[in-house]
Amino acid sequence: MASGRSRNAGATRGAILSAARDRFAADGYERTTLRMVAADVGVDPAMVIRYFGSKQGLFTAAADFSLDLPDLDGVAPADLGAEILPRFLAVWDHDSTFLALLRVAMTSPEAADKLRELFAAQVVPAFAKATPDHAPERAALLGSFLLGLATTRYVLATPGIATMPPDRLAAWAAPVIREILTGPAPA
Amino acid sequence: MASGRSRNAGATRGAILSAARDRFAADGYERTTLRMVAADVGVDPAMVIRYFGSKQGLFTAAADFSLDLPDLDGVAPADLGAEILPRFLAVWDHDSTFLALLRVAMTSPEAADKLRELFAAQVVPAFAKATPDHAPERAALLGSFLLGLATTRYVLATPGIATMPPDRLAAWAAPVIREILTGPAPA
DNA sequence: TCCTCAAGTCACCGAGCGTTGACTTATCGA
DNA sequence: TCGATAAGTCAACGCTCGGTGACTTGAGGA
Repeated sequence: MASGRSRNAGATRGAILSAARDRFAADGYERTTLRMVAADVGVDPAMVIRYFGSKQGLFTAAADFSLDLPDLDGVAPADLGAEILPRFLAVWDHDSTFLALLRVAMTSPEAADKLRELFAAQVVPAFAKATPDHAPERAALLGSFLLGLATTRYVLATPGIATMPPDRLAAWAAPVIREILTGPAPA
Repeated sequence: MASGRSRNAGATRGAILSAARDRFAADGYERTTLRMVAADVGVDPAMVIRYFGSKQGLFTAAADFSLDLPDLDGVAPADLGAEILPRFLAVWDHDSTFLALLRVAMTSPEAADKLRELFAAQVVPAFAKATPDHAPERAALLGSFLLGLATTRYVLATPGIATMPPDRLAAWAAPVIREILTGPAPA
């Protein structure tokens, strides 16, 4: 992505942001250096500071996104797994933003805060609405399950999970999601 | 753990190792500094190098453990959740070694290798043996689910999962484990 | 055309890191 | 009691990082 000589502020800023997302997603916060990001774009490291103020500012900008959860109102709880999983996997496959946030959240309290807030404000309510008894435990458990899938597939690349084709993984995981959302509740 | 003046090599080495585990578990690899670990023990940073050679050597020693998975041969698959979960949660609550390895594996390829190897060599076979059809997908999915629980509860501290009492979390998660191990397999 | 101002470069600072080797001190067998 | 040896300290190194400020260069309107 060496824009190099184009001298267009917006394009350069965007290229830095994109390179930063990839680096943060691949290496985490500490191992990512401004020098590397700048080199990926073909630009002086000072440009990163110029546009984003600091390394923390760069990450904040890189991890700023809207979740755009699909509306689950009309879907029967039993079909939720089949509905959710293909989208979920496709997003993680094509956009490194989530992976960057997840990886960084493992070691950075600020990023963990952001992820927690995302969970509490958007994920849990959206899922809880889709359960018959609206038990928040189900939504939390589903979030935990999906996060486990993302971690083993995209961060750790555990062979059993990472090597499965998306549709096969979705087929195996769908009944689990149904169980989480509609299974029996403890006393 | 300030042994300070005791001048006992074995005890000092052990204290350093223990402090290192806590630091790696809490902060990850990069944010953990030898100076901090040494200060926790009340010792000069040079001692850490003296006993472990390098920071990488310290981590390798800190993350070296045997898994000691319980024998699941006599347990009916339907009861596996109730059998596994309390042990699982207790271990994570009282020993920071696993948390250290998990957190570091998120950003360090070497630690991720170790975790993958642990999964492939010990976790998956032990779980696969406990399923009726011995499908490796079930074991992988169970590993993914447990890892998701550990991540949301101990690393990210997601409110819905982290605040649940252990027995309540076990009660909610047990049927999910049963579904993973004994539920229908896709075509 | 040329002058202006934003876009981009460059050299450099201060700090903290892992690591080293020479030094000091407590311990313990002879 | 006393010296040998391991345990522990100390000061410093080389390096890389995030961040700063002065400089250079190119694009575009008058």
